[in-house]
Amino acid sequence: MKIKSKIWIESNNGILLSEGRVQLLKMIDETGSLNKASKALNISYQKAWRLIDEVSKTTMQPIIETKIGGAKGGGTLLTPYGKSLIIIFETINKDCWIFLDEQLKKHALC
Amino acid sequence: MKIKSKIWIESNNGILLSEGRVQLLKMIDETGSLNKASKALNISYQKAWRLIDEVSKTTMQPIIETKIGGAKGGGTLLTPYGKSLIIIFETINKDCWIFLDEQLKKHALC
DNA sequence: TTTCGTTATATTTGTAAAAGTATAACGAAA
DNA sequence: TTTCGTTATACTTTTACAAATATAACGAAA
Repeated sequence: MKIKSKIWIESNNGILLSEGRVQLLKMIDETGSLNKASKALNISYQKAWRLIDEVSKTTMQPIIETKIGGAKGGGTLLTPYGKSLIIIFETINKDCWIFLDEQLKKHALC
Repeated sequence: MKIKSKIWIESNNGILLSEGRVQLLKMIDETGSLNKASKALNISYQKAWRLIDEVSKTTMQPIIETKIGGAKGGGTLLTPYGKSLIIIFETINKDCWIFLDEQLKKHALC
C-alpha cells in the first residue's frame, strides 16, 4: 500500500510550478538548451517551450535567459531566481512525501 | 500564490482511493444508490461503476453491498469498512493541505 | 554570404480517455 | 405477470489533449 501525491503551485495567471516543469527547468540548467532538455526528457520541443512559456508568464522575475542564433545556434540559461524555484519546489515535494508516508502509517493503512 | 495537491493511495492491484473515488463513495452513502450518486456528481453511471469496480478489486474487505431488483430497483450501500476509508482519506488529505500551506509560507512564496 | 543549431510559433494529425448508446438481469409490489 | 428503477456490462462515438509537422528568424563562424 502506497500513498502518492502530485503538488503544484499556482498564481492568478496559471500554473507556476509542477513536477514536470521543475524537471524541465533542471534539464535546461544541465544542458543549457531548451531543445536538448526536451530531447533528454523525451518530450517535444513544442511542449517544452509551451511549458516554459506558461511558467514565465506567471512569474514576476524572469526564470530564463534565451539567446537566439550564433555559432551554437543559441541556448537557454536559468536565472538565479529560476534556480531557486527548483530548490524550493523539490524541498517541499520531498517533505510532502515524508509527511504522507507518516500519515499512512499513523492510520494503519500499510 | 497557492499550493495545491492531489493524493491517492495505491495497492499492487491498482488505485485504491483518490479524491474522485472518495467523493463517489460519500455520495453513494448519502443516496443509497450508485445511479443516483453518479447523477449527483454529473458523471456517467458507467464511469461511476468502473471506478467502484476498480476500488473493490484492490481492497481485501468489500466496500459496498449491492442489491439488484425489487420495488425500488435495488441499490448500493457502503460497508462499515467502506465508510472508514472515507474518513481516513479525507483526514490525510486535509492535513496534507495544511502541511503544504505551512511549507509555502516557510519558503516565503506567498 | 552560407551554414548550422537554436528559439519561437502556427497548424495539422493522432490517440487515449471520456462520454454516450444499448441491452440484459433482477425482484418486490401493484 | 407486468412494471419500474436499479445493477452490470459491451460497444460505439466524441472530444480533449498530446504529438508531429512545418516554417521563420536569428547570428556567430567558416
